[in-house]
Amino acid sequence: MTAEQLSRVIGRTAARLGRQVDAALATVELSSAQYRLLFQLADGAEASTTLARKLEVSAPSVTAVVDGLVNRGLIERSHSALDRRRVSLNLTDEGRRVLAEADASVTERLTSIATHLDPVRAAKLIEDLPLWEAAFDARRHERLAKRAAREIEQS
Amino acid sequence: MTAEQLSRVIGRTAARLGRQVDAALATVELSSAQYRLLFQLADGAEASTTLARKLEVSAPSVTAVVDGLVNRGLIERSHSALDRRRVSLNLTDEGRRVLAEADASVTERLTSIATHLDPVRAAKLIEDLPLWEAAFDARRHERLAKRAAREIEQS
DNA sequence: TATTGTTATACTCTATAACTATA
DNA sequence: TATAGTTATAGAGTATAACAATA
Repeated sequence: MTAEQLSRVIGRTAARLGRQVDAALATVELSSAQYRLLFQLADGAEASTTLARKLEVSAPSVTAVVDGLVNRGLIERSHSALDRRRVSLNLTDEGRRVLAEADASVTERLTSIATHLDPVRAAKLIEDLPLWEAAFDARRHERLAKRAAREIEQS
Repeated sequence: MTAEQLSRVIGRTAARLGRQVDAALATVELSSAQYRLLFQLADGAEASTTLARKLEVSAPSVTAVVDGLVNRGLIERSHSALDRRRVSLNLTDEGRRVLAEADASVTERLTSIATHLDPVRAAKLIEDLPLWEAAFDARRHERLAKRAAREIEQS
């Protein structure tokens, strides 16, 4: 495949994958923004600003998505005692349950698509996807390092 | 990686990729729904119903997205002479130009993320993504075959 | 009657700008 | 003054239900 062909297919494939995620999540009545916020919280409580940076969306977007999840009882909002401006966000048990359902639904749909290829290539598709996660993490660490460097420079 | 861990990471990774696509497309002022519709039309004109099936969205969703793209001059709507209920949708030259920009923007962003890994794994990530396209196509062909079988059965 | 596409309606995500509360 | 978060507002995507036009 030429570089030009590759350039066309990469974005399009990722966009189609994104639609499949949305469709799979619809079966558990979750939007992809809600799903991303839930799994970001799964590793522990976070502040709203931190979430906005990790999810790469604006602060008001986080507020809107959080509103919806709080209304459904999937997360809890509480104010930090030390700095009362800060909001702490936590998954509820129900939130954890729905998150697990969402994970299963998306995985089921994507593996079902992959298995239309031969078993070897299907396994490759599924097993290689987590590599992206490693790339995301590497990128985030680089950003954190740059952020820290900036702050030291300013002080 | 255990099957359970894999089940968690697959959906989450795909969801994060989807957000990156949206962010990349924002730089060319396109939504992912508009992008998907544009590249689906790139291979030739289509009817609205056909598009809805291929994009796996409802008919009113197609109407809404088409409205936006027609307003921006990226596609043209015309009525079929043979069956006047049918609408034919076509890319304009401007639509083709914007689509190329969009492809480039998404590819640039995804490759930039991938290159946070070592070169070997980065290349693997990028080069394997098109395999999903093959899986999507295989799935669509199976659906078309089932559709045809149903219609024969009914007639 | 069946099909194609649109309109009506409602909910969510997204962003920027302006605001409140706290530090 | 600076920061954390929300409110106000506007534009877009999604769906279901109801409708119009055509076959």
